[in-house]
Amino acid sequence: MSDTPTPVLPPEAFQRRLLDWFDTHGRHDLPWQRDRTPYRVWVSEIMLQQTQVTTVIPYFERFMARFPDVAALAGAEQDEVLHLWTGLGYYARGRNLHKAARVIVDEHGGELPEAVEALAALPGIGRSTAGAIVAQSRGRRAVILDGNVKRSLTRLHAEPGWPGRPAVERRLWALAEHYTPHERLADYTQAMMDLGATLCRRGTPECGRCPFADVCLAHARGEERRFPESKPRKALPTRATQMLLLRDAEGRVLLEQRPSSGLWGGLWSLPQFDDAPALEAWLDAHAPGSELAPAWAPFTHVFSHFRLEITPRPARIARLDSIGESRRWYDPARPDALGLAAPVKRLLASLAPFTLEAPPSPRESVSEESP
DNA sequence: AACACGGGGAC
DNA sequence: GTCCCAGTGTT
Repeated sequence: MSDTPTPVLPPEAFQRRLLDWFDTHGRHDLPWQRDRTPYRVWVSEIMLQQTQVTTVIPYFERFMARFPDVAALAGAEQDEVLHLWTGLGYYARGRNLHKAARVIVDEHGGELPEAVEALAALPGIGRSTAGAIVAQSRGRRAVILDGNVKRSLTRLHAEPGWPGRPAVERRLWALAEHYTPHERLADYTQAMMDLGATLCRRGTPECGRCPFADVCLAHARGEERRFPESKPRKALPTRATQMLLLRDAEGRVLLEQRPSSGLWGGLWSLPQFDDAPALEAWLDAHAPGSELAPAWAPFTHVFSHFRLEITPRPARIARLDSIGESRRWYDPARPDALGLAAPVKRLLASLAPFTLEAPPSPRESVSEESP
């Protein structure tokens, strides 16, 4: 992977296609597109983080009616700001907005800073939001890279990797920088966001209407849906357990019922132990003289939030002192109508009667949801 | 039921 | 740098 990706078009051609599309199909009547002051654009951009335009509009109108400028916002109580935020979600955005308003009054004479770096130093404003404020309210050249732009650019260039990864993000910023014009900055940034929001959507992109369909690398491969790649699932933590497969002379297996709440709540399972010594201690205490056979090969059961490595420990009982509450003997050849934990069910189904031998086929991992 | 989303903060 | 989070909407 080279350090700078190859653009699919020169900047001028990209801008012309995008702006021509925007002039006829873009959004031109959003509340923050009227009276585009830095303050109004700032508030709209914060509200638009993680939130769709149609949801934001009524909140924006109410907010502007109550806090028409930075001074009004800075002078308000946080509670009132959050009250107007109720229902928008991500309330840290509202708290940061309020905090930043006070910083702007205290340290910037009540005016939003003009420089991207100074804006991005304010709470709640990052690099992309700062760029959007500068481009939209001052018409000065600034680069944005929000989720919509990331999606369009990864598709257009078939950029591999999850855009949240710093290495991928760097490449996307380089592309965004490459295409950004020196004129019509407000329209251009709005157009980029509109393209992603209305055409180059996550689930069902409308490539038939896209001005870049003929140069889009993902479209050429018919793989629009594969971009951008999703965040990699982090490796699940693994826990280990020993499962006692204790059988009597008739081939029946000792089961015990799980506690009614928690993992496998109320289901029947094999007696479980954290390690071999714990299992052997239990056998000595409750079934002395039992013949413990060699462990079978461990297999893995996958839950939604961890992997359980199960080591089956077959044993033949000599005598059982007390079966205790919540335990029973179970005949695998004549299954009762019992709720069995999934891997236990699988294990019992593979048992041959009257043997402690491991089943012939190798055991592979099972995939299943946790309760 | 999982994922996407922009920025901040812990480590 | 990496990981995790917050709340709602979408898939």
